[in-house]
Parts: sequence; C-alpha cells; structure tokens
Amino acid sequence: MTHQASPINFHRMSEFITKLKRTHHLNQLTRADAGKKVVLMGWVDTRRDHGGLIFVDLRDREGITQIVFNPQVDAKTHELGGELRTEYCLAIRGEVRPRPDGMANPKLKTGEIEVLVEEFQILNRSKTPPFVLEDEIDVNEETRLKYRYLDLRRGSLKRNIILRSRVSQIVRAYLVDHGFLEIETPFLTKSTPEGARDYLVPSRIHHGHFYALPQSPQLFKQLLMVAGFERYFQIVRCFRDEDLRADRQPEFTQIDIEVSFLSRDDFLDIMEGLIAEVWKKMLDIDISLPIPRLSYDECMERYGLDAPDTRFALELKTVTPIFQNSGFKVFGEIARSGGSIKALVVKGKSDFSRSEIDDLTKFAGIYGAKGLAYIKILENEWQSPIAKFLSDDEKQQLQKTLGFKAGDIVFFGAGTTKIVNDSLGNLREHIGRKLKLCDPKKYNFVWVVDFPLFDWDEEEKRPVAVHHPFTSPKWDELSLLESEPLKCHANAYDLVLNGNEIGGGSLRIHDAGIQQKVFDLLKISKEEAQVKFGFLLEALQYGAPPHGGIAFGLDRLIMLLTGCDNIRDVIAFPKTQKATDPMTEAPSTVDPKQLLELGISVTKK
RNA sequence: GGGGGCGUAGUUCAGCUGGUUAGAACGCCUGCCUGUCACGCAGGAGGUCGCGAGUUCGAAUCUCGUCGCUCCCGCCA
Repeated sequence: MTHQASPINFHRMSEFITKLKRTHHLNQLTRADAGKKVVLMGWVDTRRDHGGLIFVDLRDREGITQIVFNPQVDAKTHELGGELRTEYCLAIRGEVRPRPDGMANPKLKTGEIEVLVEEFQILNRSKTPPFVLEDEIDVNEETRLKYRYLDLRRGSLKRNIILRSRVSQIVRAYLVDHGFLEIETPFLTKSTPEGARDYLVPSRIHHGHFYALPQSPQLFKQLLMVAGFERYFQIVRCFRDEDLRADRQPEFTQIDIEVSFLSRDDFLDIMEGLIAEVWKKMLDIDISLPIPRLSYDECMERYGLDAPDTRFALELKTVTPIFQNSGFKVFGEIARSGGSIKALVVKGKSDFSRSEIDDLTKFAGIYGAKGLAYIKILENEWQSPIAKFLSDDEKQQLQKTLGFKAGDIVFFGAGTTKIVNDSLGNLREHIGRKLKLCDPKKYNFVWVVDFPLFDWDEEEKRPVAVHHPFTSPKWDELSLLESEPLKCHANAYDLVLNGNEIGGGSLRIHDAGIQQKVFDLLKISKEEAQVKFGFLLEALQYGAPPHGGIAFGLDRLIMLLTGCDNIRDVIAFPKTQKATDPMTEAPSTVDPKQLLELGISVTKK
C-alpha cells in the first residue's frame, strides 16, 4: 500500500519551520508577485509527475497554488519531490513566476502563476485517504462522518463552514450595533415539561437528580429582560432529543434574541433588517422591506401550511359550503360533520396521466388523506371519477368559485380540516416542485403572524401551547381566555422563506396573573407550575417589563444561503440519523465507576 | 413506533430469470515520461458480495432474521 519513504528528519524540520514564516495563503499570488521569494504551507491536493517535471497543486484553507519541482532548479529537491503523495502536508520555499504562454489555468485564482520550488520540507506524511477529496465524489455518509476531518478538507463543505462563520460575525455586528448585549445562559439547567424530550445530565452531587440541556434558553432570556438588560442575543446551541430529519439535528444552533419595551412591529422591523443585512452581505441580494405579513388563518386557508412557499400561486380554495346539502355522499357527509373540502386548481394540466395522478394520490396519503378526488376540465366534458355524483348546481358553483378553464385539472381534499390542509398544502408544494414553478434564485420572505394560542390535544384532552406556554395572547383577545380559549390568538410570529420556517417567536406574558391563567388552561396544576416555573412566576412579580423575542435557526439559514438540502453539510461535526457520531463513536457505554459515582444503574431494554 | 430506498474492491457502481475464475471506472502500487492541471503510456495489487440462519447438488443472486446508512410520517418549533 504505502510506498517506500525516507523518514522525516525532525531536527531539520524544526530548523526549517523556525527559519521560515509563511508569506502567503494559496489564493493570493498573482502575476504582480512574479519574482518574489515566497514561503507556502499546505496539503498536496493533486500531483502530476512527468518524470522530468513534477507539478503539485498545493491546497490550504483559502485556495490552491501550483508548485513546480524542476531538476534544473535543484536536482535533489526534484528527486525528493517524487516522494510526495496526496494529502502530504508541506512547507515550501520558492520563487513566483508567471506561467509560460498559453499555460495559465483560468479555473484557478492563482492560475496565472506558479511557484518554482527551491527547498521544501514534508511536515507530515499522509496515509492514502479512504476517499478522494474532491467535491464531485459521492461517498457513503458513514464513511464521510468517520473521517469528517478529511471530508471537511473538501471544497464544498469547507466553504459552508467558512460561510457559516461569516454569517455569525455579521449577525453579531448587526445586533451589537443595534444595542444588543451578548449574554451566555446555562447549559446545565432544569428539565421543563411541554415541548421536546430533554437530554438529561445526571448529577453526581445529588443522586437521582438531573440537569437538562436546554431546548432553548427561553426562560433565561425572559429573566434577562426582568433583570433589565433590554436587548439580549446569543448564538447558542440547543438540544432536543427527538428523531432526526434532513434539516434536524439533536443539537443545533439558534440566534436567540429577546427585547423589552418594543411593539411587535418595531421589533420585527429590527429583525428583518438583520436578515436583509445577512442576505446583502453574503449574497449581495437586496430583500425588499418590509417583509409582507400574513395572518396564520389566511395562510392556512390559502396554503394549507404555516410555512408556505409563496414563490408560486397555486392556492387552495375552500369549497365546503357547496357540498352542504350534496347528494355526493363522501363530500356531503364531511361538509355536514364539520370537516373541510378544499380544491387545488392546476392550470393546463388536464393531461396529467393516470400514473401521475396515482403518484400524487400516494403523496397525499402520506399526510393522512384517504384519497384524492380530481376533475379534468376538458373542452366538452368533465373527466372524473366523481363528476357523475355532482349536481348541475354544484358544478356551476365550483366553476364560479374556482374559475377553472378547459385544460385545467382540479384536485379535492376532503376530511378533517387538519388532514385536508396538511395533505393539500404539501401536495401544492409537491406539484410546485414537480412543475418547476419555484424560481431557485428567488427569496420570498413572509412573516406569518397571529398564530392560535392553543391547540387541542385529543389524547390528553387538554389544550397545549402552539408556541410555548409563555406566549402572550393578543392583547385585545384577553377576554377570550375565559370564554373560548381555543379561539384566542397569540402574539406570535414566524419568519418563513420559500416554504421554510427560519425563525419564530412571540411577545411574552409579563404578568404573573395571566401567566398563571395560561398554566391553568394548560392543565398545569398550581403545584406543578410552582415546582417547574416557580422562579418565573416569582420574577414576573418584580416589575417585569413587556418583552418578547425570536429565535432564528442558524443551521437552516446557512442551508438556504448555501443551497444545501441537508443540515449535516452546514455543521462541522454532525450526527447520523440515529444520533450517533461514527468518528468518536458517541454515544458509548461508560466505565462502571462513573455510573457508580452518579448513582445510576442501567437496565436492559 | 411506522413506511420507502440502499449495503458487492479504498471509493462510486454493474452483476441479481441461482451455475466456470465476481467485473468497470476512479483511487492505490511499480516503471517510463520537461508543461501538466480529469496529465499520458505500460504493467500490477486489491473482494468475509454488511452479518447470521434457511432453501438448494450449488446462493452476491431466492426466503427469514439482524445490523448499518439514508429519506419520509409520527415526534419535534
């Protein structure tokens, strides 16, 4: 496997390194540097050994520069250069010179020049990497993660990580400039009910007691407002022990923000300014402000989802009333029993084939839809498995409400409002992708506002907080808390980009009485509230200011900025879908001594 | 918890209606090569077909189980 190699002379190396200081990164040298003596350090990206001449692409964080070993410059150096292999780590000293006529490489930033090696030192040899370190090479995820430090040498991943660093700096600069203080909050904290499963950390000092890693610094940032810091932010790791997805990791990063004394709109203005700043500086794209605001109710009506892709129309329309007295049994019964019937008109697609429609039906089925009725509107007839059940009046009303034309196809979702919105809303985006209706260069931001405060949990027979239990009801709906809490809206908002939720937040309850009332409605007993959130209820009684905030998902933001469709590609050391790390082999068993100290015994599954 | 896809050389894959010695490309090794940048030419090494059972005269190929990677639903804001 490994070829014969002379040993590295460490004595000579230390001499070489102390004598030499790197003069340039590998993206820097141009024609203007011709004639300069330079010292470069980096890794062998590729080598092209011609026997006589050896070309090596030397790579560092910033770029690639071609270096040349020529026997006429130094026979010994050239001979030793023959030993070089991919990923060897090198220091070289040499002279910059323009490449011969016609030999420039326009693909390289430094393609006009090359460096003639006069002297070099192998700083470290490398085993042959388990995969070729080029962007285009597909490699199994497990192998990539096991050798993450090699995968990170590849251009695309490296660029993402560098871009991520820049975004963090832009965010910091903007927020500090707007009077925000960066304040850290604890990672070893208290488990809270509601929300996601916690990652727990056992206490050695208190056997049987556990810290929880924060799902977000929610309560601490509110307490910072009570403390009077007025404007807080933190780029902070959050932990949720739930199943993973392409855009979800068990530990992820939020840009966490909280402010006091600001109206919702004044706050959102500052926040969209932040996003606009990031888009301007990273992509040189001007987002037109203000970002449009869409109420949750209207959003669900038109798009079926709370994070709509507004780059294309193709909106849903409710047609439930048309079927109130329908003889068409399926639709009629759903309409009369409080369900929903919604339609999706796809223009000019009456030529969808049977198998395409089958696929769409299957797709809708993922979200619980029992079927997917459709009507193909042809010149002279409606081609449809359900048309024969519809009365002339119903047909006329459909035509009037939906405004379809010959050549269109109409899909119907019927069932509970939740399933109809979910299946038809996702179908809308599926068809949008299928028909390429969304422009990948377009960035359509929208604030979805006025979420419901509560959702009904059928299993537990109680309301649950849609956002979290500290979200303030709309001020003008406070009375609804008493009468019809499920109809109460929240002072909550999400920022949505092209169908992705990139941030969400709310104004908070700053009154202990209202907070207690909400706990009551959530069926969190006084005792439980006292045990879990006593410190918050207490704090709210010491002149807590009106406050609110937001958290942006930094990982998702970077995904959208880089066009990545997987969160692992924007995190330096991510986990597999089973939440393991093939490199460190975490999670792992631990020494029994550690368990003993913690007072923990492990049971078999 | 449920559904789909994948697992064969270092890597990416082909082979899968069961049947000689399991192939290709890239990578790797050796030799030649003074203008390459996907260098070229010649030669070579490299395989527990994820693992375990079963069916069979015979299994990479069929069946069952199991493990791993991945996408989705549930879960998660």
